[in-house]
Amino acid sequence: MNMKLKYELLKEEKSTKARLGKIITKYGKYQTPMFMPVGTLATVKTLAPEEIKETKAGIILANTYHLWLRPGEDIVNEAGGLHKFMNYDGPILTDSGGFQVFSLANSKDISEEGVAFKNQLNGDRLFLTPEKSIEIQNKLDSDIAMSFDECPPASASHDYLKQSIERTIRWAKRGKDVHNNKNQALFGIVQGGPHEDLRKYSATETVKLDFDGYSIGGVANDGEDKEAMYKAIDYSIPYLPKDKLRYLMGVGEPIDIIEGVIRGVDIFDCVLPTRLARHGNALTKYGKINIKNKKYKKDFTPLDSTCDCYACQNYTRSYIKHLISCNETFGARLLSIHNIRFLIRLTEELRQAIENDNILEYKQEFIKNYYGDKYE
RNA sequence: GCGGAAUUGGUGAAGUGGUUAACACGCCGGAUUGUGGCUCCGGUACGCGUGGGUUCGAUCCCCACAUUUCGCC
Repeated sequence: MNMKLKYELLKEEKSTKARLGKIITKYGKYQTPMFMPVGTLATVKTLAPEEIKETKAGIILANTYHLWLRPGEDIVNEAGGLHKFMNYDGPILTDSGGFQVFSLANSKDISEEGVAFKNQLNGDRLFLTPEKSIEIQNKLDSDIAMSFDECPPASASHDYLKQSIERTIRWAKRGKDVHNNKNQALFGIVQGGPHEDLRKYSATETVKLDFDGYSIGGVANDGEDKEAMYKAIDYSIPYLPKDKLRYLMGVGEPIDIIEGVIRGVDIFDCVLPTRLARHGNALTKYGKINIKNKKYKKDFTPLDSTCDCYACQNYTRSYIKHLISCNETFGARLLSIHNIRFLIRLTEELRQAIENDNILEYKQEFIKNYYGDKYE
């Protein structure tokens, strides 16, 4: 089937910028706001595709840079594309490798042409360009491709960020010019750190290039405080068209998803639920818990008694603590299922709150439960 | 019965006659926001088998005892 993903705005919440929307894909229709689990290496770590589906996830992520290194885009292409390769019949978004320009900072060199990396696996020298990133994503055959951007730390100087976003805009255009997968949407990325003028400039110029959707990047990557992150969103959103999907990259924590939705963001992705899971943490209505803590040794209740996930329906904290303590992967799998389902339920509730026009009340209620007295 | 060796935290162990007894594992906590890493960061023996002695000072030297272990009869 020949079909590029479409977005439809359904409703705006009365007192905030929160919006309810619909994404139509060849795999089905999904509502936004939505949380997208991350599956960097064509697998949401520890989960089978059936288990991903069971969390009610829609779009999932994979990563261009990592799949380029292993197994290589040609192999994925020969397998029939990412969906067939990993047996996932839902929408997939590929990140461009831009974030790796940031996260693999000690082994890279940025120039106008692109980014020279040192392959962390074998020391090979690699060169990724905007054109190459798009070409790889074309071959991976994801449903949404991301422009190749530089993702500088929020703490970088205004001067540096200015020249960085200008280059990122040139890179976005170069990528768009070679993009030729008719079934694949292509998104542009707004950068600019915490600065109002830079966000405005980046958003305006990126929108001029006319992408299928826009994302806000460079956020939550530098230990910057939450206010700086919320400002980055506030400074970007007004310049993005209402009829296109808005994606806040790499976020995040439950409270940040709520704040993002209130500010007009539609989709989010984050490694947090799966990483927390592997490290023995569970997100619950009453806050994050570390299942390794002694106090759960004889706790025969579910991770979160308000949760409908497979882990909470069938297993106790005591058992999951035992698994994590023994380093059994089934523990990480149960926690991953739970944490992903937790964030997806959060977005389900946010959609309902938008529908009911009471999202600010929902936020207060959430904070009261999640943080108790600890919220400043 | 005789002779030798050993005895340090929950475990495996380093170590020195003189400030806070190394390290690892475990245990107890914490971190984690477009995922290189079951990762990272803290805390965790007021005491070095027991009792004496030598010394200004002993976990480290000496003696006795206990326990463990090896060899011999």
